[in-house]
Amino acid sequence: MPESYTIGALARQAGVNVETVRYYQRRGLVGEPQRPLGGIRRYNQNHVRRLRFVRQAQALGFRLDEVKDLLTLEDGKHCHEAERLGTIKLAAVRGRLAQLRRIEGALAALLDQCHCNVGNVRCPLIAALETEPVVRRRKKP
Amino acid sequence: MPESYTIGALARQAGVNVETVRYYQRRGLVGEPQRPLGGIRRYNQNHVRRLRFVRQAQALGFRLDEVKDLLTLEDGKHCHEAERLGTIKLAAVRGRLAQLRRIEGALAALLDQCHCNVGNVRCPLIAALETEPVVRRRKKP
DNA sequence: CTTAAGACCGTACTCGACTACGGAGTCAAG
DNA sequence: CTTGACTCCGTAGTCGAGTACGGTCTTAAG
Repeated sequence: MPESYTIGALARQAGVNVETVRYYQRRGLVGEPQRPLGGIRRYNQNHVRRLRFVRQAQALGFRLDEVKDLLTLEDGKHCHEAERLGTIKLAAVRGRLAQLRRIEGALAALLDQCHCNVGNVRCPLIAALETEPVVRRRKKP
Repeated sequence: MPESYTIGALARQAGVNVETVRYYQRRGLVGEPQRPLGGIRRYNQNHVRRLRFVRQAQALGFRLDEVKDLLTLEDGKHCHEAERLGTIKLAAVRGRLAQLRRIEGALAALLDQCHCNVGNVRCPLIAALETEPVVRRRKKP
């Protein structure tokens, strides 16, 4: 298990594209180690972890700038700010959870009913979603 | 309660932008009523519901082409296909739910611990996310 | 020492989902 | 019957998140 990766190896380890790594570096989501005067940069396990973190957070619906915010929680410091940020995110996560549960229920119910009874069933999924509009998450909270 | 909206009124009712309505029409997500030879189109409550549906589904992470698929469930017909589609979506929804619950737990725990103990706590949120990379949802399932 | 794989870097392109723009047409109030 | 708000429509621009390209430079294997 090498503790030193080139950018290509790093990308493979984290399951992303080299270009994506470079993109994240530009966005300040992963740090780039000093390169030895015209040489090639070397990355370590922390970089791998960081990349995975970004992808996971992102898969949950956090945008890259939010992920960046999340990352400021990493050190033990900035406790107040971290807490504030975390609280906001938690509320957002719970909101998404609630919505997802609603749709899960509706979808499950539909599949149950729909089980090939060829009647004119009013689709509960549709019904569940035809409620008041939800404020769309837009820009930083 | 007027049963006949212009596109502007429709957009206001559904909480979206007029341009967005037109965009959805182009994408075939909401139907456009016939317009009386050079006149102005009139929309009804069904259109409002449809728009809200799109926004809700979208807020849950469905892309517009998926929303379109979802909408084919609306009539009682295509029962087999609808079921297939619904099953896939349900699995996806449950996957997202599971992930979200994980992060909810981690985030809540973090906030609990972090409650301004100024020590060097290792952030559980970060830890939770530094796991194996997740296959990213890409294109239609 | 040569050579090929891969790093480096900047710029440009793509894709999904809008959002803006501009000119022509419609319509209801005054 | 004019005026101003709004519709219609096509095309273009924006934004987030990458992905591709192409030329130069490093470096390890042969």
